[in-house]
Amino acid sequence: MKTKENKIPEATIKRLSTYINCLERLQAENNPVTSSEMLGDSCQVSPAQIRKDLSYFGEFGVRGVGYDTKKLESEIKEILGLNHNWPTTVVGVGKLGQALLNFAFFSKHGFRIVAAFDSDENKIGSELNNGVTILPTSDIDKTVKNEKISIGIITTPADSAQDVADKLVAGGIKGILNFAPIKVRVPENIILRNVSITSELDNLAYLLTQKKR
Amino acid sequence: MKTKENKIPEATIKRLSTYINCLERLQAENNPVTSSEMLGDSCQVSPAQIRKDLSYFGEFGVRGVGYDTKKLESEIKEILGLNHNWPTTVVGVGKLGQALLNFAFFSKHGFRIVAAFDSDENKIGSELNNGVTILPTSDIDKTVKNEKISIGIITTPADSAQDVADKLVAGGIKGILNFAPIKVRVPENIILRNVSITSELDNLAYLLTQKKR
DNA sequence: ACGATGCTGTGAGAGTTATCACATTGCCGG
DNA sequence: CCGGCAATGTGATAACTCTCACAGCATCGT
Ligand SMILES: NC(=O)c1ccc[n+]([C@@H]2O[C@H](COP(=O)([O-])OP(=O)(O)OC[C@H]3O[C@@H](n4cnc5c(N)ncnc54)[C@H](O)[C@@H]3O)[C@@H](O)[C@H]2O)c1
Ligand SMILES: NC(=O)c1ccc[n+]([C@@H]2O[C@H](COP(=O)([O-])OP(=O)(O)OC[C@H]3O[C@@H](n4cnc5c(N)ncnc54)[C@H](O)[C@@H]3O)[C@@H](O)[C@H]2O)c1
Repeated sequence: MKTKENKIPEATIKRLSTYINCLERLQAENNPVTSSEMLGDSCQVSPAQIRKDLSYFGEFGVRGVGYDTKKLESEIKEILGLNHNWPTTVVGVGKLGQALLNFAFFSKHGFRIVAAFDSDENKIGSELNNGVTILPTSDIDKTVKNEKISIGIITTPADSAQDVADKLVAGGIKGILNFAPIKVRVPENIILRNVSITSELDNLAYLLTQKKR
Repeated sequence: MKTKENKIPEATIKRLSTYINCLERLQAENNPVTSSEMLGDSCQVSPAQIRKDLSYFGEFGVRGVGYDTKKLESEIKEILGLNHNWPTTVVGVGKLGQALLNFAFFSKHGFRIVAAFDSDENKIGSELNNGVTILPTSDIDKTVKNEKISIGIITTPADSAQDVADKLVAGGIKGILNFAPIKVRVPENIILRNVSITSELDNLAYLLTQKKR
């Protein structure tokens, strides 16, 4: 099958991301080859689901044998576009912003933090541990343009989020990941994803409430 | 319609959580009443979807008029079980753990942080800004039991996550929210949700890659 | 050389979730 | 008091996603 972009379920993309983690673990445990069953067991997804997910993008296994863990990991990264070394910025270097910046994940998954912004005078000018200096928000437009930043991560309070998004868009950003609990508006051609950590907790509360009944 | 627990879509629960935010904003903007259209506009969900979501749980609006924002917010919180004041603990007071602990959300949504744990000698004994003292992980079992803690949030590195989950379960925890990038295993009767922040970023990368084509 | 084996890839079908269209119902003005 | 209006609540329908079962293919043993 060809890499038809015929409508891939969003859930599939989400799972691909988790397969990467599991494949890394399997490699670390000395499994050069795995089956959809073993992988499924490792990341709690049904074997059929894994095969179906992969089938959207091509054939990556060997019938009767399974998948080369290292190769499959690399293929999935290719599919997800994690080999682009996306220039990325974080706006709002508060508690959450710092946690994200600290997170080794970025470099490992092909994101490169090239700038950080904050409105707090006390933070502006200080340096992150990767050597990036925190800039004032008035520089967002210019910096995004000059550094050709593709991805903007918003971790400011909700009432600044729209303003920050506008500035990122003005600079020519391609995609935005918004952690503030408000749905910001951006032009059609900008990719936007809102992340709601709170709704995960709310969901847990709901499930717990249900169970009692 | 009755509150049949006839199988509510998970997506519905996720949206309910966002409706709360939007309703709060609408109230702050002096709208004692709203319509499914106005609310939908505010949280980027179709009006029909909102009405359908609510219809799973009952009738909350007035035909020809709309919804009382304050009352609807309270109803949704009731549905989600956010009025239980869930005793909650965080295990792993690193960057992410601190961000979560700092987050005002907890108290506002009916979660009460009653304990925090870490394995780092330097952190044990120090106090969070809500007065909670960080305890060693060897106390998890006992403390969860004594304080009747319902919810455990795991923000340790991946290779400790399973061990931590086991300790929480041993103490009688009801639900776990796991931020570590590994699928931990827990008994059937424990509610488990894995949160993958990284997959949100991966998803964004995927969408950006697609757009280029 | 060739059949037995085992795991992938996939079409068909089941199950789930979102959208649509409108009947229903409360409100308000005259 | 009554008819027009406006927005809800919902059955029917469409779209999407997952599951199942097995055909297809590489590998291995004899
Ligand atoms: N901390 C969490 O666990 C968590 C979880 C989910 C969502 N969130 C959301 O993430 C956002 C940040 O949370 P936090 O806990 O890091 O808050 P925080 O107060 O620690 O950090 C916010 C940062 O944004 C900066 N800021 C404020 N206005 C700005 C602007 N206009 N431009 C640039 N920077 C600005 C502040 O100076 C501060 O450094 C909030 O919207 C919060 O709702 C946080
Ligand atoms: N920081 C992020 O933005 C982010 C995003 C997504 C997921 N995560 C995941 O969240 C987890 C924590 O990330 P972080 O950035 O806060 O890391 P961190 O290193 O800052 O914090 C980890 C904390 O866990 C403690 N810890 C280690 N082993 C422990 C154990 N056995 N019991 C109790 N505590 C223990 C450490 O002492 C430390 O305080 C990781 O699994 C990471 O992959 C982090």
